[in-house]
Amino acid sequence: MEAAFDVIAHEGFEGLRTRRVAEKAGVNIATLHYYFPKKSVLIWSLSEYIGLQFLSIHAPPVPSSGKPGLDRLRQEFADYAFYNEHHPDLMTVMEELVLRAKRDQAVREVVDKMRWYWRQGLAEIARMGIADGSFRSDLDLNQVTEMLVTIFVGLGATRPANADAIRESVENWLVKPQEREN
Amino acid sequence: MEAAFDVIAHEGFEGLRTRRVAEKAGVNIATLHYYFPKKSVLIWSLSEYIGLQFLSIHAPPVPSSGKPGLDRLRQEFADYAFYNEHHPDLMTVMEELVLRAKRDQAVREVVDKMRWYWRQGLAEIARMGIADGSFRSDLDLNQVTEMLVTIFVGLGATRPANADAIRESVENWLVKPQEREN
Amino acid sequence: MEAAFDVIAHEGFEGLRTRRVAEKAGVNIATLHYYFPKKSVLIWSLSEYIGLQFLSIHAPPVPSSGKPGLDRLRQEFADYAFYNEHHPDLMTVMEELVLRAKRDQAVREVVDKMRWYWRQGLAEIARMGIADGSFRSDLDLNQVTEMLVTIFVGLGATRPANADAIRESVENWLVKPQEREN
Amino acid sequence: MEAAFDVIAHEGFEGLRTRRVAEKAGVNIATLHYYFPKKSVLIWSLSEYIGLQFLSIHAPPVPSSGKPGLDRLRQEFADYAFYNEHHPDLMTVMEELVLRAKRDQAVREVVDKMRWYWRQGLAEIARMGIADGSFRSDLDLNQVTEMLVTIFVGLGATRPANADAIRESVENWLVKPQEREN
DNA sequence: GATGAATGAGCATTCATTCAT
DNA sequence: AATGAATGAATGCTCATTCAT
Repeated sequence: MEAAFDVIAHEGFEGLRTRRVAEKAGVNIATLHYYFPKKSVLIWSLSEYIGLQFLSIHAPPVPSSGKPGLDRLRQEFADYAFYNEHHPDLMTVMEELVLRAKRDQAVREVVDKMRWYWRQGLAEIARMGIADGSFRSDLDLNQVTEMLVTIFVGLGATRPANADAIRESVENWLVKPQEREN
Repeated sequence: MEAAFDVIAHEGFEGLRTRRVAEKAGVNIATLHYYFPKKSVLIWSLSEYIGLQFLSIHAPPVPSSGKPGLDRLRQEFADYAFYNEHHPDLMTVMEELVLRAKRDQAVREVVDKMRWYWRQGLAEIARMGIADGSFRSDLDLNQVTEMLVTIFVGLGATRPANADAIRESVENWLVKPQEREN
Repeated sequence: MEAAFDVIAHEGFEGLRTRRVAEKAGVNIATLHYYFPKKSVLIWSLSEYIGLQFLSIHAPPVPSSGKPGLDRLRQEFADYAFYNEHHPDLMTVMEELVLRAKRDQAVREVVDKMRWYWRQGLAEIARMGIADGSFRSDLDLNQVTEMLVTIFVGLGATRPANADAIRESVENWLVKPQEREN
Repeated sequence: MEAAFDVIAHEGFEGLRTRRVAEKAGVNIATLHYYFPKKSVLIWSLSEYIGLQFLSIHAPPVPSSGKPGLDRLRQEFADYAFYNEHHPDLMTVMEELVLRAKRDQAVREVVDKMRWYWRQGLAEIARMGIADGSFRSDLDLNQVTEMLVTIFVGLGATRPANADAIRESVENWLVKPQEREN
């Protein structure tokens, strides 16, 4: 998995060769095919592996503001910055997977599952923020969720240096005026 | 160009074969190489072609609100919806190009140029909106531009049906309360 | 090696195709590339193979005249005649290699090594002939060696039928009058 | 012709491409094929052209010894040295032609014709040398001719620096003792 | 005479996959 | 569980040749 991950991070799916993966993993090409009978199986396995990566890797907890919704929003931004800084390859490979998902049913299923769980997390943030009073009460739940999804996806194309300014903009938009000093 | 475009839209760069492009274009493989001596030249040419597509394809003009900044913001959303509805392949190929740009210097130069012009356009929207009084006057120009960039990139991952909700959210955030009824 | 040898003997390097070699060897083209990753490796290997051929193939020993120098000179002519009669392809391929050596560094190194050993052999003949009294004592060692090199190379362009007349001329020139009756 | 000559001199027949010749000659590839409908015609024409080169290029006349046979022998060596020093490409291309003649009937005919004329010249030298008393009278005409052919062919493989030593050896062998001081 | 455009056939090389051991 | 050897089917690219203009 790690070998395949590295190859895709640096060469893309376009440059993914089973021989290269086997070589990086230090095994014979036939051994690789013993565990992954088809290249497609290797790719599918990798997409599952990437999903686990996102579940297990997180930024250190952000300091609590006392409002769980706001905290989780900030944690989400912190995670994003953490991935970008310490695991840039993870982001690259994820982008490759998303693109491949358009043409690869097996990958699409895994990616859709990842998206669904991630979207649930963002919806939960919106719900909590509105419930605990850290977000403005005039906001529509679905609209906020959709906006958060859009912004986090879009963050991939902004320079990392700007991510914090985006967070600020989002907080300015979402958070009640009296909560902003936290 | 059209043949290469189609192949990449449906198979990705991963599935781009010169033979397939020649076949789709109805010419001999040698003829293809007569015009594009190397596959890399074909890809570079395609990236230029995509740039021209984005320059020449636009949604019908949105009804004017009297405020140029707000109008251009809405036109941008309209364009985006137009691409998604009538030219989904253009979006897909653009995503492929962006990913490829990471590893392909020639493509990167073209993509960066496209990004730069596009970003200038969004910056111009922010500037006009603040200048003509349609946007809130307490907004920071760079922060707004960055936010717009992020949101438009992120739109690619939202279901098209939600694009209008996003537009509304953005307008709620950017536009002065007294302008919102337009 | 034998397949490549045959192809070059009949078609020259100009007509050397990896597919043809694989076909003659009765293996798949991919198998050929498994053992010779590049055509240039195949050619280099062949040049080493040719060198070994010349080391292992010789005419039956000539009857001894009692003078080792004269004997080895005659053996050299006999070998030459033997190559021409029983291994004409070996001569042809060697000529191809010599010509190719002009433009191919790897082949040049092998050919130069072969030439060096062969020249050493001719120098040894000259040395022995003068030392054992079969050759005229007024001869210059280097001059004789150079002349022998020239003649043996030139033999390739004479009709084989004349090779023996050349040998006679050379002996008339090199050998002491009183030794000629042997 | 000059363009083709240059290409073969530097790349061999193996590297002869009609496009390259056309480019060097400053004409379109189709124009080249207008004059030389087939590559084989170009090669055949080149072989004729090479023949003419050898007929028209010669070293400056050597100082006369008074003996025409000896003079012509020396002229032959001088020509050889002249080709090697001032027209090395001519020698290279000739070697290429000789090798190709083995497999190319049309080229073989031209090369054989050249060889025949050249051999006649060497036979004439032998005849004149014996007739005018500069060569030893005990020599057999055919044997001398054959030997001269062999030596001149072999000269191609000796370092040019040694050519003069070879000439000396040949004169020592051919020329009457009392004529040697000239 | 000259040429831009086109092409059939081919070329070295690659790659996922298989299989006997 | 592992691997060396083998292969069918490509893949990007080349080249001599043709032909309408």
